[in-house]
Amino acid sequence: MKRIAESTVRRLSIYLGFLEEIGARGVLTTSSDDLAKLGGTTSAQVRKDLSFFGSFGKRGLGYSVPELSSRLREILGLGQTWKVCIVGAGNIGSALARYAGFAERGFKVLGVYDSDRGKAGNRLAGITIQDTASLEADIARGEYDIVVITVPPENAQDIVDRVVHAGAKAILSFAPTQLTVPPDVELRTVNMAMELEALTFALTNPNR
Amino acid sequence: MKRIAESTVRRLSIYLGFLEEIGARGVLTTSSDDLAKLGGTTSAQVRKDLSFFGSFGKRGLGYSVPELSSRLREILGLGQTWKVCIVGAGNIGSALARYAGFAERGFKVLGVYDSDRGKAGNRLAGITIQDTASLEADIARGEYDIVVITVPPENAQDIVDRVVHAGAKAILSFAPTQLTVPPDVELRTVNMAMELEALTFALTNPNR
DNA sequence: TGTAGCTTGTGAAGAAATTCACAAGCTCCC
DNA sequence: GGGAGCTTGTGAATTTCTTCACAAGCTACA
Repeated sequence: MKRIAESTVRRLSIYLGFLEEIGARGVLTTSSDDLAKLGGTTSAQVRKDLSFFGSFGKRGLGYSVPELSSRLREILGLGQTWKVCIVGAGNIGSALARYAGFAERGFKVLGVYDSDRGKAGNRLAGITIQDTASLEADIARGEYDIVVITVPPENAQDIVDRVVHAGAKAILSFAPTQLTVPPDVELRTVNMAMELEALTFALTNPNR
Repeated sequence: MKRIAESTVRRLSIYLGFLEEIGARGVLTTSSDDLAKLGGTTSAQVRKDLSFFGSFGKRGLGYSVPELSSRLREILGLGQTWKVCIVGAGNIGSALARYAGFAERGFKVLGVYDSDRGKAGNRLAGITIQDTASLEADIARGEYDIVVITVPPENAQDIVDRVVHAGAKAILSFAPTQLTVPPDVELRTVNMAMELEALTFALTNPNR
C-alpha cells in the first residue's frame, strides 16, 4: 500500500471541513471541482487524493456529500473519540483546554498537567489540574491517546522523552523548539514563531 | 531569481532557532551536518537551502554561528520589529496577546480588537481592547504590519475581507476554516483540528 | 434504445523537491 | 611549500508530487 503524502492528508482535512459545512446546509451532492475551488487546488488533485483510498464518486454525477464525509471521517480516524491530555497549563495550554473546537471533532480533553505546585488542584475548563509527576503513570495506564505539549521550550524535550517512555504514541507540541521522538511515535509541532517568520520572509522578499 | 519553496523557508526558521540556541551557549562554528541532525534533514539539504541565498560557509571549516544567524535573520526579515494586532480576544487571542515568545523574535503586539462591546475597554497584557469597528481605520493608517485573526470561523472571512480592503498585506489566521485572499496578500493558517487529524490519521493508518 | 452531456478515475507527462556525488577550497602540520 | 583531512557549494540523478488528458461510466431525455 502506497505511502500517503503529508500534503494529501492535510487536503483531506480541508475537504472534510467543506463537506461538513455544505452538508449542514443540506447540500447532497458535490464535485471534485467544487472541492478544489474551496481548497485552493485543482479538481485533478482532489480526485487523485481520494483515489488513494478508493473510488467514492459517481461518474457524471459527483460525490454524495454525506457518504464522502463519512468516508473521510473514517480515513482520518475520526470515527471514534480520542482522549487527549494537555501538559502545561500556561497561556496556550489553558486556551486549548477551553477551546470548544476540539470537542466538535471528537477530541476530548480529559486531563491537564502542570509542574507548578501552585497550579495543581486548580480547576480549568472543568478539569482539575494535576501535578506533572503523575503524568507518566496515567499514560502508562492508557488514559490518553494524544498528548498535547504546551510547556516552555526548555522543558519540552524532557516531557516528550517521559511521555514516550511511558508509552505515548501521538504528540502535538506547541513548544517553539525542534523535538525528537522514536520512529514509531507520531509528532507534530505547531510553531507560531515559524509561521510568523514565513510571513515576514514573504514581506521582505516580495515576488519569490 | 528563483522562487523559494515553502519548505525551505520553514527549514531556515529551524536552522535559525538552532543557531541561536548554540550561539547563546558560546559555540562559534557549526557545520551543515550539525544543522541537519537537529532539523531532521540531510546536510545536502541544508547546503542547498542556504545556496539559494548565497554562500555563507568556509570549505573545510563550516559556518560561523554569529554570521549565519545574522544572515538568516536578515533573510527571514527579522532585522526589524514587526507591528502586530490580534483580532478576537477569546481564548486563543488572549493567550497569544500574553505570549512572550512573540516579543523575543521581534513581533510587537500593539493592538487587540474584539467585536464584543463588553470586552472593549478591558485591558489584556497591557493593551486596551478596542472595538473591531476601528480596526480598518487603524490598518489603513499603517499601524500594523501583520494581522492575527482569532475570531470564530464563521466571522473569519469577513474580517479577512475587511482588513485586506483596508490594506493589510500579511495575515495569520487561527480560525479553523479555509480563507481566501488576493494574490498580493500573504495568508497563513494554523488549524489545530487539522494537526490533530494528521495525528489520528497516522494512528489509524499505521505504516503509511 | 440511443445519444448528448457531465464528471469520475487514472495512466502518463511534467514540475518540483530532495539526494547524490564530487570538485573546489580552506586549515593544519610536517 | 605540499600533502592530508575536512566541509562547502552545486550540477546531475533520483524521487516525490502535481497536472494533464482522456476513456469509462452514469443520467436524462427523446
